[in-house]
Amino acid sequence: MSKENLHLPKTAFSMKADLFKKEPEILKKWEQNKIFEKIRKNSKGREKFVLHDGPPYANGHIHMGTALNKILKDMIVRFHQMNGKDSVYVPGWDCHGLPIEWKIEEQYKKNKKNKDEVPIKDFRKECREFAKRWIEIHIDEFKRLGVTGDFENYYSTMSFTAEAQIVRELGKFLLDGSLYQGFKPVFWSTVEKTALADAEVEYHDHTSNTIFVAFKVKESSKDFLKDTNIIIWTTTPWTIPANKALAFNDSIEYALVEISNLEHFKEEKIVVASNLLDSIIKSCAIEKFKVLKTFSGLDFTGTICEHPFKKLGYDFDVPMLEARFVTLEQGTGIVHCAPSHGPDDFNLCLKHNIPSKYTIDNAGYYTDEIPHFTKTHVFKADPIVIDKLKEFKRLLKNDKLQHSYPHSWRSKAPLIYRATPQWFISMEKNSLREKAIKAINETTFYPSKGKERLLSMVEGRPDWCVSRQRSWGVPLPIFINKKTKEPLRDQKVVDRIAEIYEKEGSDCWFTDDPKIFLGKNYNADDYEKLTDIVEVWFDSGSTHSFVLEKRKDLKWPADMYLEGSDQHRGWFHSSLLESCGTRGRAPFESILSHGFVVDGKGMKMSKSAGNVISPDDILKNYGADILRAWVASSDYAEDLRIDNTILAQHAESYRKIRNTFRFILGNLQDKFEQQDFKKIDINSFTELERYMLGRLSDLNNSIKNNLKNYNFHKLYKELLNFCNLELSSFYFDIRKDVLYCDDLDSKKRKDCIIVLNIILECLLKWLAPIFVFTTEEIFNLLNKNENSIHETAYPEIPQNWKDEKLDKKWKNLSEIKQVANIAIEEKRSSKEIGSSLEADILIYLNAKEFKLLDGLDLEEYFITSKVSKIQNQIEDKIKIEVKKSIGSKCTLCWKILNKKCERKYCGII
RNA sequence: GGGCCGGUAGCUCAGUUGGUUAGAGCGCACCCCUGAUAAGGGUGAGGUCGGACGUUCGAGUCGUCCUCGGCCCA
Repeated sequence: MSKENLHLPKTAFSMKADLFKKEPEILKKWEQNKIFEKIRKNSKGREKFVLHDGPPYANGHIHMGTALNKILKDMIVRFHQMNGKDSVYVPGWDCHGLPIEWKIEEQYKKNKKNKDEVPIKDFRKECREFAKRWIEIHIDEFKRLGVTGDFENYYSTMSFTAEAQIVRELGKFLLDGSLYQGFKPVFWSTVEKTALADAEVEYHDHTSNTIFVAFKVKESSKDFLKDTNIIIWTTTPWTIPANKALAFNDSIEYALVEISNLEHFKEEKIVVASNLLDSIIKSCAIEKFKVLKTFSGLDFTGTICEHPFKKLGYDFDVPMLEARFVTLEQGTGIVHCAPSHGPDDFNLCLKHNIPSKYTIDNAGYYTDEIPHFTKTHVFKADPIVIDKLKEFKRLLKNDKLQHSYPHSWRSKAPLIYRATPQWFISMEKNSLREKAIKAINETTFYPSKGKERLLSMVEGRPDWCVSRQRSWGVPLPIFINKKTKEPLRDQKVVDRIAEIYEKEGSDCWFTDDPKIFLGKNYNADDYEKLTDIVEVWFDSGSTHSFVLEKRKDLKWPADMYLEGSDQHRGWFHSSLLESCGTRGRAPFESILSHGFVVDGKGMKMSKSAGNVISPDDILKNYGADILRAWVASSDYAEDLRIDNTILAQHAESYRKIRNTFRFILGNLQDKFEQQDFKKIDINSFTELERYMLGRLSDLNNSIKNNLKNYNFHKLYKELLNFCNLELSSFYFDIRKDVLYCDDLDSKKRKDCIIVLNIILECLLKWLAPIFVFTTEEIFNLLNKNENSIHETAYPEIPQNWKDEKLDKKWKNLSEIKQVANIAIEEKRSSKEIGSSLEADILIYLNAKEFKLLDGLDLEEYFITSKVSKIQNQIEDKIKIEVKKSIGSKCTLCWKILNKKCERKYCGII
């Protein structure tokens, strides 16, 4: 038959997405047409929304966590942009630090080059180039995800501007007295010869030597303690030569015990905590014992012991000191203290004026301070220490223990605590802690639980150690007066250093004559130039100062910082402290933190588990828009699961949305006609069209609301449901008849086309921040010019589109339709009918429902050939009878009719 | 080992101040259509709300313990 009067959909928009092929083409077009620049130019003067980028480390390809982070940021930036703001995003990179330094050193090792023989300037140049290379790779990888931003003018912590500003920032702490030199044990790697930040430490299983050591009591105010031996237990025998004190807890009960002789211990009286006695007897294989007395820890007060190595020249007093950190968890209830090798030890000794000494050099060898053991490496010292203890009959027992122990994240080597001169920013000197807590309380957190997390960290943290003994970083701009040992605090010197860095970078610190930095007022011979560098968390914590404050297109403070939840201890934390210390408030108004990417079962991704999925894999198999759908539909407040099954589900949802667009485009024959929403005469529309516009209005409100709270997974779900339920299976299903069969000049059809145009525009724009490529593909198909969907703004929905009465009415109608569907389905399963157009239905309803159907085109609504309604006289319940339609099938509209309908080209003869 | 957060259908998520037979979409099964066709429509089956105990007339929702997972810390 002829189909010339039939208007079937026709579109160039393919069902198959082929994102892997199309997305790079769209990217190219954006670059060519300078879309980012155009958007910036056109947004000038609008209220700004600034999401300040937390700099990823410029090292290695991006992983799922990075992709999640960047896509989330991008969606937020785009949503704000389309919601009427000037939303500027400047990506940045963290460049200094150990991991890059390590990479370069690795290359040296391969090429048999000795780092110590390479001029530091050359070494740093290699680090700089390494970082630069990775930044360029990252830029491509981020762009491929559909991320928009000022990639041309990104920021980096190694730029001269940044290095200069970091010096200025540090200068502020130096000048106001917050920055001080301390001598503290810090985590130290003898392999990398450097102190490590907490964030650089990993805990792995490690087998340690354990020893029970006896300290002979030399003096005590209690007679019963005389001629006894205080027993300690430690997992680090090598710290015994550095022992300076013993610690006890006066709330613990101790026991004086008589024991039989042991192989390496001939004394009879020992002292240990009562509660630990049983386990000690067992561990030390003591056959006979007798508790002579129990007593309070208070009785230790004033007791002094001998060092077990007294005969080797350790002829000094070892006092017993009260300390709360002593517990009954393990050991003997008495702890040996080496102030140079543990923070607790250090603090306790400091309190009692026992200084920590330079006991171990940076490579891990004992110094001259340690008689007999000098030049022995600490990792080789345990057996020697144990032998000596045996020789002096001071060892009750030695053994091995496997436990969790700190290791370097780079070399995986075990770490030690080593007292070194370091530079600290005081949390108390200028009330930094107080300021930071206040700032947290003034910040909005998404999700709100982030606030507690950051708060508890700031409340409990120690002073901030900002120095590192490395090469690749910003040098600490400090000169120490050789006589007074005080650092030079002169604003002019700080300014001079910064000025020089601004021009040539910070490399010159290591090579240039100190006079250049000191100026004429100081004699360079009087000062020692520090060679430490600033820890990288200070670098990134200062980004707000050299990015937000310096760039005219940005603003300080940022509207938002957005990172993974681990950054509560990382960037959120360091930025907060840096800014509170220098500016008295946080550099952000709000913080959004997201969870971690885990596998489909909720397990952490790891190479060894083989459950790692890379962004690159996803791009190849699905495309960036699918990855973005995954981000949009997941609840970022929790951990985000991902695997191929999950991605396949999202790809399925994407296809539904894509087909929704395809149907609209097909019926518009790819010709989009921009509608002036305000001028739409909704009163001339049928109820169905008005109802649909009302739904758009609701959706619009809901989107704005979800956007305000950053509830993307709710927003996406509503859009998805709208496409599936309200468009595909409802509106489109009903309107297919009018769209396909009505004359082109039919008012109903024309109105429907108008509504389709409106829906298309709304959907495209609402989804643009999520499906950045697909919406652009459609936009380009409709507008054959250089413009982009991303230059547009959200439509304004006129208030009169919302009609609550109508909304309620159609919600009720849908209940009747559902009853009808069930009745039709019965006939279908009994094979009496197939399509619903083969059915005539007879509806029995109460008076209220009967009225509901007034004035509606019921055949159209129920998609059946005939509908009759009867008002119930007795029963109140809806009842629907279905009969097979009798008549002939119209070749145009496929209804089964007895006579011609009103359509001009009705197919009934 | 400690602190914090979380565990609702196969999947992604809703479940207001504790209150009737725990919801949605997708997926799945079956059916229909063949004028959105590697599409579309209809119907339906899926959950002892991680487990145990407790508070309560009543708990997915409150408490305790356990378990699994994640982040942070040691």
